[in-house]
Amino acid sequence: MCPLKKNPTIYDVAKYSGTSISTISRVLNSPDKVNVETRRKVSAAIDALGFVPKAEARARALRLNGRIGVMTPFFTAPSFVQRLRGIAGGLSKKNYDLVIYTVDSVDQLQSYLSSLPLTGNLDGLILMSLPIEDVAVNRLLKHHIPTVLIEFPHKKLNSVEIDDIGGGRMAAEYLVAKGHRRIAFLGDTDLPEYSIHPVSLRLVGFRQALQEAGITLTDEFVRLAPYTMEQTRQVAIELLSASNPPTAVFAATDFQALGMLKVARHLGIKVPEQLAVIGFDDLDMAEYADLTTVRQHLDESGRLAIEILLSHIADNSRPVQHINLPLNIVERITA
Amino acid sequence: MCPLKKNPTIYDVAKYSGTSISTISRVLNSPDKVNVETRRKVSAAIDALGFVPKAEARARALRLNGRIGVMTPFFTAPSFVQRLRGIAGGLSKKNYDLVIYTVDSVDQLQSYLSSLPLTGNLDGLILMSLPIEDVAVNRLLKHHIPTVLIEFPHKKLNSVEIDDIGGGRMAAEYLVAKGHRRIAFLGDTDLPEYSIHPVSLRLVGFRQALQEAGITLTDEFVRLAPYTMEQTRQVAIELLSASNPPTAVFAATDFQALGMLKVARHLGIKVPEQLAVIGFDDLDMAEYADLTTVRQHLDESGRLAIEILLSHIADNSRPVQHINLPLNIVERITA
DNA sequence: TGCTAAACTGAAAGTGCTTTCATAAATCGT
DNA sequence: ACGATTTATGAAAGCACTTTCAGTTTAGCA
Repeated sequence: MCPLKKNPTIYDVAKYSGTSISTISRVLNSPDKVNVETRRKVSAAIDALGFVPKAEARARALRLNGRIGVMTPFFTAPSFVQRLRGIAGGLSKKNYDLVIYTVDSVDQLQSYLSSLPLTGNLDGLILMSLPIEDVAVNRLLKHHIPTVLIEFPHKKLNSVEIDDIGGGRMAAEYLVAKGHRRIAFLGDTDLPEYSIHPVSLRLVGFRQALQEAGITLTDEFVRLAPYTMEQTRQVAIELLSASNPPTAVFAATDFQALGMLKVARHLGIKVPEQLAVIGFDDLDMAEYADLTTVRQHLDESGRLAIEILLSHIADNSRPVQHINLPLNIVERITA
Repeated sequence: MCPLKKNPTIYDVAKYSGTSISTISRVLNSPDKVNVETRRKVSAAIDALGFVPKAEARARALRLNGRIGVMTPFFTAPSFVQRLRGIAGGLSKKNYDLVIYTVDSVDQLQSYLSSLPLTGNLDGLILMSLPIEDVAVNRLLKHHIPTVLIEFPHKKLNSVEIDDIGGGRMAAEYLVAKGHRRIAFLGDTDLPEYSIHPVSLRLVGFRQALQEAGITLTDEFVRLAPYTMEQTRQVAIELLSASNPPTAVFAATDFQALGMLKVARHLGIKVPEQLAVIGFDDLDMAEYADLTTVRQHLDESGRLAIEILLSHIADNSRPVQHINLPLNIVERITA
C-alpha cells in the first residue's frame, strides 16, 4: 500500500510480506533454506519497499565482517592463479567475501600489512608467496587477525608449505637414475625482491643431490632468466646451443620448462631422446605438454589455506599449524 | 590485570575501569560530558585493553577504501584468469578493494545479483561472462551501482565485447584461404547453463563463412566436448580417427585447440601438414604451443572494463558505453 | 544549615540483523 | 495409512553500541 518508507528494516519487510523477520534474514543469507514460494514473496516485498540491509547491524550480529583478504604478488605466474583458484573454491558457499590485494613492491606490501589489520574489517588473511617481517607478524598477532602463509613460513603464523629443497633433490635423483650426467638447471631471477624465492631452495637441493651422485653442477649449467617466455627462450637457446650441451634440464618452474621445450622443438632437438626436461609445479598446462614434473598440488595448497584460516576464525584459540604438502614426481614423457 | 583479551568490548572496558558501558560510550563520543577524573580512568582502561570500537573501525574503513566487485564463473577457464589479471592490473594503485565473487550456479548468480547491490557496499561491479536478466539490470540501475559487463552485453549497461560471429568467420576464411575443404569444429558444451555461450556464436559465424565458400559443415564435423582436457581428447580422437578425417579444425577455445594438438601428437599426425589447427582467445600458452589462433585481447578487456567502471564511478552521469574489442588472427605454426 | 540547580553516572530500552530452538507442515517408507 | 524424517517457519535471545531517563552527587547560595 504505502511503499517507500524512509529506511525499511527487515521488520517492515516481514510485515509487508506477511512473514517473520527470521525468514527475511534467511532469504538474504541462505536462500536455499527457504521455500521457493515464500522466497518469491519476500523478494517482492524487498523490491517493493526498496529494502537495504544495513551492513553495520549485520556485522554486529555476526561478530565478523565476512571478509577474508588474500595478498598475492601481482599474478603473472600461473601458479599463483591455481592457488587462488583453490582458495576461491574452498571459500565458495562459505558466505565470505574474497578480497584480493595484489602487491607489486615491497613498499606496498609493508603498507598493506601495516594498515590492513588496523582497519579491522578483515576476518582473516592469506599471504601467498610473500615474505613477512617480524614487526608485521606481531601486528597481526596483536590484532588477532587469523593468518595463513603460503610458501613462506613463519613460526608464529599458520602456514602451508612444501619442501623446496627436497623437491630439488627429487628432480636430481630422477634424472640421475635415468642415467644423465650432464644436467643443467634453469631458474628465474625476477621474482620481485620482496618475494620469497623458493627457486633458490630448489637449486640448493638439486645441487646437493647431484653432488651426492658425484656430479658437480658447474656455473655454466646454472642459468637464470627473468620470468618471461622471451627471456627464458633466450637463455634456453644459449644453453642448448653450447658446444657440449646438457642431456637433461631441471627447470625450477613448469613455465620455464615449457619455454625450454619450445626452444628444443624449434632447434629440432628431440625430447626426451636428446634432451630430457623436468619441471616443477605441475601446472594445468603441464599435462597438456606431457611434461614430466615435480608436482606440488597448487589448488590443494589454496584449499588447505582457507580451511585452516576458517577453522582459526571459528576458534581462535587453536594452535598454530604448519602444514607440509607432499611432493611427487609425475612422470610423463619429457623426461 | 589481564589485558589483551580476544576482542575487548565496551563491557570489558567498563569492568576494567569500574564504570558502566554508558560512561565508556560517552568518553568515546562526547568526552566533555564526562568528569575529567572518570575520563582519565576510562582512557587508561581503553589503552590497557587495546580497545577499538568495532563499528568505528568498520565505518572508517568503508569510507577510506572503495570496493569494486567482480563476479566470475568459477574460474577454471584460463581466459577468465587473464581477464581478471587485466582487472587487477587496472585497479592497482587505485585505492579500491577488489572483491571476487565466484559463481557456480544460476541460483547463486541470482542471489548474488539480488543481494549484492544492496548489501555489498560496492562502488562498482564487473560481470565477467555472465548473463544478466532484466530484473537484475533494473535493480543495479535503481541502486546506482555502476556496472560493466564483459562478454555479455545488455543495452542498459556498459559492456566490453567482441564480435564472436565475426571471429568464427575469420577462422573459417583463414582455413579456406589455406586451401582446406574438410574442416571441423570443436566446441565446448558445458559452460554452465547460466553462462553465455560465445562459442555458439563462433560456430554460427564459422558455418556462415564456410557456407559462403561453398562448404557445408556437416554434423559429423561439429563436435562438442565438455571443457576438460580428458573429454576434449576423447572427442578429438573420435574426430581424427574417423575414416575420412578433416584436414583442418577450428577449436572454439585455445584450451580445446591445445587438447586437439596433444591428441594429434599422440596419434602421430603431423601439424600443420596433415592437420591444421586454429584456436580462439590467444591464451598465454597459445604462444608456447605455437598455436595459430584468433586473438582477443583478454587482459585488455579486463583493463578496459575497469577504466570504464572507474570513470562511471567518478561521474555517474556518463552515458552507457559499449566497447567492441577488435579480433585478429595470430599466425603461428599450427595452421 | 537547608534547598535547589547542575553535573555525573548507570540501568535499561532501543538499533537492525543473525541464529538457535521449538513447533508445525510436508514427505517418505512400508 | 502411520509413525519417522525432513523441511519450513516464527519466537526469542543475543550482538556491540548509543541514547534516554531517572537517580545520585556535588556545588551553589540564601
